Amino acid sequence: MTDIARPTGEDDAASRAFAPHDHAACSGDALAAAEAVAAERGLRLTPVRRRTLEILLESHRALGAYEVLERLAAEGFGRQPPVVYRALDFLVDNGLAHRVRRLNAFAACMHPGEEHQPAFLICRSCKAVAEAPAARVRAALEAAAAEMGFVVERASLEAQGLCPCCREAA
Amino acid sequence: MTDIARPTGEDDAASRAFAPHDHAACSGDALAAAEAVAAERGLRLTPVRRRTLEILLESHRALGAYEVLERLAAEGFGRQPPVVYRALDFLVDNGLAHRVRRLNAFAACMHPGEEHQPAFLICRSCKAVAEAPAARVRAALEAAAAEMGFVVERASLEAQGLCPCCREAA
DNA sequence: TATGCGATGATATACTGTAACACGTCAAGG
DNA sequence: CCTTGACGTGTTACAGTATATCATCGCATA
Repeated sequence: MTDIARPTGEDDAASRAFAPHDHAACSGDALAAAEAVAAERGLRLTPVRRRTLEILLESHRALGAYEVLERLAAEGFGRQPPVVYRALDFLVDNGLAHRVRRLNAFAACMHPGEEHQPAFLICRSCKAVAEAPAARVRAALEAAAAEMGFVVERASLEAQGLCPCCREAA
Repeated sequence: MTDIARPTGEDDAASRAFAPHDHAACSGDALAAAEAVAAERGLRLTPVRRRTLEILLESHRALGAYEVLERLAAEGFGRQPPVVYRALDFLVDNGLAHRVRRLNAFAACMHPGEEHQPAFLICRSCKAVAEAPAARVRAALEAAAAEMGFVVERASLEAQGLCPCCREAA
């Protein structure tokens, strides 16, 4: 069972989404990690796919598929929905992005490669989305499900609320 | 902190969705409870709203809005999307039904009135949806969020997997 | 009776997601 | 070399989900 209290470095990394930070480095790191993962697994991070990931990485928000599509179209890629859905599906399937169901939207994964199924924290004020380590939450959910004889295979854990910055501002 | 281990009666009630049971009584109870809640709070459980709830109560599945709409239309109510969305919004806002985001669908609440924010267990085989007590899951999520300075206001907790019946059958 | 509120009816439209087919590239194997 | 097949992309068309807006109606109350 992983821990909620984690090494400070990691913890800082996890909460960066909710604080001012060197975002060029932040998104650069994530992109590099994604490239490493792709290389390692023999995945083809083609131009559309890579650009889609970059677009998601530009902010810590979740973007609607059509929001991404507009950007892609403006840059000379196809203008049709399947273009972006295929790219997003690829990224999600390979753990390079996440789908946020509550928002019908997609967010870049900030820790590609590291096996994880995070919970999502969505700030209702600034719309930032962060991944929180969710091992314990999943364990609790599995326990509750087990009480009813149910076996959990996948779960979405999504919280909406106020991030530290916005809370302070209010 | 509420408990996962609950009085047996309640626990049976919670897991009924996943087992053969007297569904007429089951849905009747839920409808009666909903009516009690409405009366108590001065809510108007109008014909469309009531019928919408009854339709949801017919099964332990989550129904898409348009699935419900077809039924309503066939029974002489309006055939336009707003008809069903307004009814569903009313039910959800007042805790008489739940929205299952993972399915873009809606399910009747089996415990209206009892303050609760359940986790949903969705069987991928028989499509049944049950509510699981989620106090501990929420507590774990809030703890994980607090680590990052995030304050949770609402959360969706939805698990997909195999219910006891389908697991046995397999 | 006048007024206002909540519920409903109806039209139109926006947003989200997928099926299916055509085309191109590139690598593997004959 | 050239065929074949896998994969990625482009495109058309459509299916499914959700909302904005305006009009109407009934009913409670001032």
